[in-house]
Amino acid sequence: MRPAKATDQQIFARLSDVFRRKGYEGASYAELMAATGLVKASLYHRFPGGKEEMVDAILSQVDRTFSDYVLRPAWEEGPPRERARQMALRLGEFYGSGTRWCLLDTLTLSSTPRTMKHARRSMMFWIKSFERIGRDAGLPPTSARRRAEDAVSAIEGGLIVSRVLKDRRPFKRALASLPIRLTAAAGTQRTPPPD
Amino acid sequence: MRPAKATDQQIFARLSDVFRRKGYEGASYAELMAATGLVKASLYHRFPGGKEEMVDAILSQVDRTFSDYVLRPAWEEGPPRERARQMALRLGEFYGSGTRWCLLDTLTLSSTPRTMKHARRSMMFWIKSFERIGRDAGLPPTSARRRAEDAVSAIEGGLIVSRVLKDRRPFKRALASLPIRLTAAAGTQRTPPPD
DNA sequence: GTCTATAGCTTGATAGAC
DNA sequence: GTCTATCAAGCTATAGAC
Repeated sequence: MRPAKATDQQIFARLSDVFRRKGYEGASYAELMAATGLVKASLYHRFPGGKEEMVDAILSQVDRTFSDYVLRPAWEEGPPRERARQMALRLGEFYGSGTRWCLLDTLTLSSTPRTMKHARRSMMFWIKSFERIGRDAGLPPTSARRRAEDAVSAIEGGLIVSRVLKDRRPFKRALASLPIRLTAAAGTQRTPPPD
Repeated sequence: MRPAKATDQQIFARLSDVFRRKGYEGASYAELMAATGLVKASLYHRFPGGKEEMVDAILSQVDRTFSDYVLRPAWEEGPPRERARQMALRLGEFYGSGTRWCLLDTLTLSSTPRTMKHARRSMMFWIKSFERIGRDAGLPPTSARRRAEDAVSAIEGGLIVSRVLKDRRPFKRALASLPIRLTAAAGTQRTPPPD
């Protein structure tokens, strides 16, 4: 049993980097090998199920980071708007201020049904977390839910526009508007912030 | 010279359908052949440059549909909010009410620099059209521009959330909010519509 | 303008030595 | 746990007949 060349953490990070940039089909073993420094057979040793298993492991690991760190403030105590601000900050870190794409976007093109289901579960928890902020702010459940979905839309869309235009500002604005977007009562919400 | 099996229009529509669903790398000749009913050599006859030329032609054709039909109301006369409503309607048709993904999203993963540039030009014209509505509604230029970018973000994000959740409503809400989003003066905008 | 046929390369995947 | 070596299948691309 030879020594591991890299920890699971490192492997995960480098693999997800490729899948994030290239998508499922675009991520070839040639690139996965170059990114990890492992040859194909070694990757198959760690992930006998091939790319599908890799993606599954990556999504699980990202789920953990997302729920344990990024979305954590949603499930803690404190003023809803302040917690939303905290999440916006962490989302900015997570997406490299708009320079790293979202796996829920890039992996849901021509992927297996299994991966698709996993992605759906992940996004639903994301929405549920946002929804929690709205409820804590006193919004009716259906309203909080809708706000949550629209906030996730704004972030995902901001990432795409930022990617295509090569300009981080659309993504950054999506984050800046998050606290108000999740908590403001109907009829009092003002977006975008005063010009 | 044998008879053409299909018009360019039909070919374009079927090819773009594949690229839309699968992305650039995911769109293999096997699928492109199945979708068009043409064998590989015939596709190379029409597009000597291969997939890259196909994508370029598709983007050009979509640009035309977008500027001549979908975004046309932006450059006509009339009440800005009414024109925005008209565009929202056509965007709904164009994206199959949220069931067809956007080429600007799916083609900008691991595509060539040429394709990337083309996509950027397309999105910029889209934004410029939205911006025009805001200006006509009396918004300051920088404000109108920002609204336009955020509106495109909302639509792109709505498509992603709708795709992952398999629920068209997030996309449909992005369209429903378009008129107000593009035209409402700062401090008076109220989104989402009253609960 | 479409077809059949073929070429060469890259892909995903496995076997077996150390 | 990593490696070399190998495989069949799929891929992009081209030549040439009709």
